[in-house]
Amino acid sequence: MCFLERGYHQTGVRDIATRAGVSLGNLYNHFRGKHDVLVEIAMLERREMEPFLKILNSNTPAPKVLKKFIRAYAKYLAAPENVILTLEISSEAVRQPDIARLFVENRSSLTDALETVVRRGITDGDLRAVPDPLQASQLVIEVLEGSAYRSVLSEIPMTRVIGCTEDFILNSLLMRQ
Amino acid sequence: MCFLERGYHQTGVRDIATRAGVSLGNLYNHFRGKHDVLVEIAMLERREMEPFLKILNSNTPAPKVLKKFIRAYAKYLAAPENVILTLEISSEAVRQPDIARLFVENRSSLTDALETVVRRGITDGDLRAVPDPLQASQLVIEVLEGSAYRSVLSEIPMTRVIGCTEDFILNSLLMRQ
DNA sequence: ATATTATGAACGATCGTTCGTTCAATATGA
DNA sequence: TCATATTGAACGAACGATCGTTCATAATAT
Repeated sequence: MCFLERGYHQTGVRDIATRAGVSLGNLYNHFRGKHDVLVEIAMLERREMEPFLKILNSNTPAPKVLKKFIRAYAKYLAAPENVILTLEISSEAVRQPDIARLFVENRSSLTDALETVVRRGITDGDLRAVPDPLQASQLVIEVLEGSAYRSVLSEIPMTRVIGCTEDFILNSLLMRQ
Repeated sequence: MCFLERGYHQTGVRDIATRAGVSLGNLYNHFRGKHDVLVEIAMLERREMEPFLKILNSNTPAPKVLKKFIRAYAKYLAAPENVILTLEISSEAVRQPDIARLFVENRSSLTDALETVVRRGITDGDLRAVPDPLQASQLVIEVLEGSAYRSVLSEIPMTRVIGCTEDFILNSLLMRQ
């Protein structure tokens, strides 16, 4: 996908059409315009979250689910294209309300699932009683993506970064015996 | 500044010149091109970090410095324009090496100072012995900026978010008595 | 034969950049 | 001191390229 190489605004509709194996005019038979292509991509991202939702919906103890999720999501973010795409969508979301809506929706699907895990962890006495489980969940995602961006920019593989990140998250959330 | 309203690639050189109170042609007497304008802006961001460096260079106990820094940096990020500008530069950094260099440099000035605070906190027994103080510092910055972006996108004021964020950071780093 | 899909030339707009020109300020020579 | 030469900042018209989009036409399927 060419938004990754050049960025959304740098990519011409002709590039998009060519890379999609479609003629320029025909692209407009499938999309109302360039903007809708980005919307479509943002919607496709939603599906990518399903494996992680599956992990989070498990009923095993919260710390175990949390660790498994962190590893899995980190692995997903180890692919720079996923990080860059998220960044691309993030920076469009600032100015385009419908992209923002999609972005927040995608994000919510993750954080909501994570929130219930955190809540269960708290009632089970496995996790610290954080003041706001939803915000804590959002912070977890943000830490992971922040680390991933840093790994892309510094060209340090995610595997060299994730250990510290996991340590940071778990030490904030886990109840200490 | 107009990169904030429309984004770097959406903003024409004519807009930049007009907003700067300079004619189109004259802008090219001061900058080699549009790219150099962004470079200049990225370099100006460096100066904005100086107050925070001052805070971090204090010799008071690490937890105190840490809290003060978190509050101050959060206040800075409470202004959406600062968040958006950072995001704008971030997404350019992915594809433009010189922007990336500047971005990493700016970031390092913060994280390096924060790292020494964390190290001092550990030796003083105030902070948990994190596996990698530099990475821990980078994570602190990333959490703060992640929260700030969320606050912009969800139109929730930073003041409503920072409490949880601070709690998240401190519970990860502070030694528990 | 009719409906649907695919095509790329063409459009007007805007892009980043260049360039010839103007002109006030400064330096130089008398 | 006055006249002349030199400088470089400021300007905006103009350039070629590319932008997103439209549309008349051609191919294909029903």
